Amino acid sequence: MISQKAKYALRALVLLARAGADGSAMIIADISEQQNIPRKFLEQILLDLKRHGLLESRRGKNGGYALLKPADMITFGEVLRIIDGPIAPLPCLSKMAYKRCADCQGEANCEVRRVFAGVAEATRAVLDRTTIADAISDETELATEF
Amino acid sequence: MISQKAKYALRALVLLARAGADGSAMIIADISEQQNIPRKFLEQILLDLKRHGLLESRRGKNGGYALLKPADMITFGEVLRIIDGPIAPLPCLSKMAYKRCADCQGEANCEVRRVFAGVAEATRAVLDRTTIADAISDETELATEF
DNA sequence: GACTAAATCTACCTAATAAGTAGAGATAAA
DNA sequence: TTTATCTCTACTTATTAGGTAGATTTAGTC
Repeated sequence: MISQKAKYALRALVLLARAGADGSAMIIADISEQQNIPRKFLEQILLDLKRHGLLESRRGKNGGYALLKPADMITFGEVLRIIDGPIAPLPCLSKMAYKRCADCQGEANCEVRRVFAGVAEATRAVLDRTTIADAISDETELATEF
Repeated sequence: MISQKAKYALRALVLLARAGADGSAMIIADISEQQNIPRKFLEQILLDLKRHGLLESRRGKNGGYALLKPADMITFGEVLRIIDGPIAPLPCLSKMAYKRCADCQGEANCEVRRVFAGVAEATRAVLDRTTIADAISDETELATEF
């Protein structure tokens, strides 16, 4: 299960992508209200996305958030990794945070690892190839991609 | 990430499948030792798997655990659902525990849901088709299945 | 019938994480 | 200088992960 936080992040990005091909910014309060996301929680999320280079912001009057990275360059995988951390189903299958299982006796022989490697590959195939732009484009497209 | 508990469950099942095509039982202590799983924790796990019909047990001398369900009928997905609960990445995509997102405004239009539906399908394709028997069979088989 | 080897049951513990809340501070425009 | 906005830091509260502990039941053996 992905976290509520990640869901919020993705929804906010989708909204900003819809609003902002033209670079127009949205303020936190409006995003929060339109998407029903707790405002102070959303602040932290957007800040985090900004620090990772997905968003830009301006303070004060006429301020707000807008996409910095183009919507077709932001993958779902990237967002999930920022907000939730590694996507891989096992630490020993993570690219961003590889960690050997404490009690592992030889990864090459690990049946569990072998099976989940397939899962990891399958999920990456979707998450690292699907962008925010894909998500808001023609609805039928996604279903037929593979 | 799957839980440590689920990893333990799968490793124990793999071990029992290896040991027990002939119906021979293994005692908790031995499984615990061979797989480096905390003993008391493993007890709970095996009990749970038994209650769900995957294992059978006998108490007292010459007791132990053995597979009740054949190894080629136990999928990784089944085990994960028993130990960790729903596999789906979103509650609104779970078959075993469907739950509408509190703030959802129309699932059909939800971009996030649409993308993760693809993820769910991809992971189910692996987890619900791969059995314990597959996991211990010829190593090259899994990689080339799809 | 006592002893011993197992599984079973129930309760508890501790640290980390999820999902927020609170409030003061910085900055930009009018 | 006032107001609208983002920014920073700290706190809270409930749940879950990953176990431990100990008493109890059951089945075979001496």
